[in-house]
Amino acid sequence: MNEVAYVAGVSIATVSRYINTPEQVAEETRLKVESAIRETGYTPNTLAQKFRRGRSQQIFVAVPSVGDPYFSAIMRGVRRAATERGYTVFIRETRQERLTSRQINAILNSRQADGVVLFNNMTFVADKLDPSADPLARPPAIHVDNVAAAGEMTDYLIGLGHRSIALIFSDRKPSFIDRERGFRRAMQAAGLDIPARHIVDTENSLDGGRAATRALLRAVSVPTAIFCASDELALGCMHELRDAGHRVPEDVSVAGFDDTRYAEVSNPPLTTIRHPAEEMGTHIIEELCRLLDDEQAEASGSVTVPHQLVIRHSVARKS
Amino acid sequence: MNEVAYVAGVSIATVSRYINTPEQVAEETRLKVESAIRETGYTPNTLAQKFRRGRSQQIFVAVPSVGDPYFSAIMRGVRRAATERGYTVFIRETRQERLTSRQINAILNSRQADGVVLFNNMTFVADKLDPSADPLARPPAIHVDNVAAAGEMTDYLIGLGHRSIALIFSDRKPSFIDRERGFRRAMQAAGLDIPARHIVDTENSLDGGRAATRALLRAVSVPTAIFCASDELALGCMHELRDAGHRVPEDVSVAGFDDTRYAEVSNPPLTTIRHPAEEMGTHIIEELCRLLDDEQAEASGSVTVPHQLVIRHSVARKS
DNA sequence: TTGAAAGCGCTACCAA
DNA sequence: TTGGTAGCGCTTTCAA
Repeated sequence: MNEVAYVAGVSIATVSRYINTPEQVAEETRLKVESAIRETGYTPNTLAQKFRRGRSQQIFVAVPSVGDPYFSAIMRGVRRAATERGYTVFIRETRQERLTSRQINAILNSRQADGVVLFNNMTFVADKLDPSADPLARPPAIHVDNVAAAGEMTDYLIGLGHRSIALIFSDRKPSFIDRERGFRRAMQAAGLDIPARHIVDTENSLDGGRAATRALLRAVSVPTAIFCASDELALGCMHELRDAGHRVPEDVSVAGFDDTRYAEVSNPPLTTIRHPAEEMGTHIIEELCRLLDDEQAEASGSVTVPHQLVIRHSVARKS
Repeated sequence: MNEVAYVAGVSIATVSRYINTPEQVAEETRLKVESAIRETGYTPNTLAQKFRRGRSQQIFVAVPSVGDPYFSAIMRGVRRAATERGYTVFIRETRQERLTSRQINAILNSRQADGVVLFNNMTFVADKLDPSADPLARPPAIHVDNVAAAGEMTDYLIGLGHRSIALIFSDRKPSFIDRERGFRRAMQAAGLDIPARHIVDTENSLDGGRAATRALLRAVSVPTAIFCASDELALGCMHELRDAGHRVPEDVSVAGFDDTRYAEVSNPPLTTIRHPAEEMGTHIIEELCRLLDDEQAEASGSVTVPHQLVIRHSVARKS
């Protein structure tokens, strides 16, 4: 930068101004600086900039599982929005463990990130450097109406004549707990009983879906439909069902949730709930950036995104 | 840090030493500093550290597609190894476009990252700040023997009696070009002709696989086996085949490559080539960190990881 | 083993 | 509109 200033015959202050607020430097000077930069091949040292500004321009994102296509979709939105706004994203895969607010504050205080997004349990946003506020206490900024959506799917299954419907989910995931609630509510509204063994808790993964299905199949009477709280679970479920000699959907119907990229291409194509994952990612980052960039921006209340039942071929009328 | 020094009754230099080289500070002093840090709740400002040290402790990773489960697997290894070594990873999804060495040098020079990994075209590693060297000119640090693996799969297909075998791949991906070479070589060795329309170039995605398959099905004679250069392509291919009323594997066999997480759970489970994607990610980061941390470390030659034919149910003997 | 002090590259304040 | 300059928080000589 010194060199640039020297070559352009101006002060380093002017070079800095050229970079940050070009409109504040005279046309003529601007041209001189411009060519000096080209001539010297100068690149600003972003480390110095960040240090000086006290902003890392980074956003920390915690996700339970990076491999999960649902999070891939969210993350694409996250990354796109962050990049647009000059932020860079760094991810931590949390698996089972949940981050404590201590850990999060450490990240914020040490300036590793200006803001945090947690897809851990729910969807949260936290602004930087507010040690008094517990970032974990913030309300989710965006979510889908999981109970309504799960209710719709359940109603659909019931409408097709199913009476014995099982649910596979994970009771450590708040969104799944809402889906369970939606399921129970719809079953109850239809006057249908749910035997305890028809609600099975498992890890949200392909293998989790398989294990849960295996448990379901051990009972004397197999349910005629299985509602899985995620497509991952549903894919695992269908696989296990086939291994055990059950045809989907002729013998048992399987429904998913999320409409990830494999839902359409699975065999049979999965009936599931679509919701705009990528948009959710984009939205939450935009929300966070608003908080980070405007000093006094207020967190807007949480917003609900629409969902939609997408009917494919893994669910059939009860035979 | 000033505060800590004050509370501990030492100089900030000592506090700094406590953090970086604790063995250089006397037992007694160490304890004083320790309790002062606890008392003040001090967290080092990583921005200042990075600035001062001139190292961002970040690694830039360019991948064509983040959603692709194959890259998810690699990225898990990458992230794990990077975290272990105190680096943070930031990702750019490149889609079709390829990064120029200008762009890469800009990232390195502006200190946005200390090192770069490109899964763009091949797998590269570049160390920081060597403006004279073109990072794009570096040899791949790690790869699987794509031509041998593709040859094995082709031989397997041929051994099952298939004579009319098509290949779906993408000619923009060097690893796929190697797979094509392996395929051609094996076919030739078996004295089998490959009609031009049986090699179809497409985008590496579910939809790419579908489109390519559609093209294949337009011909009067459909191949009895289709070798797809990736599991993604194979999944798309099987879906299209079914839509067109062909049974897999009874009517046509489909083989994949990569053994991603959906290969086992697809219907029918996919016969494919497994190679250790996560380990590849780990390895390349370790290699890069070696380069970054040891001043005079030399890039070790490229290493080849083993692969393995995994036989499931999407390929059958020619009927 | 410890402290004083220089300075990393930049931004932003104040004065001209 | 521009230049001089004081630091940002840390690491790292150099001396004590």
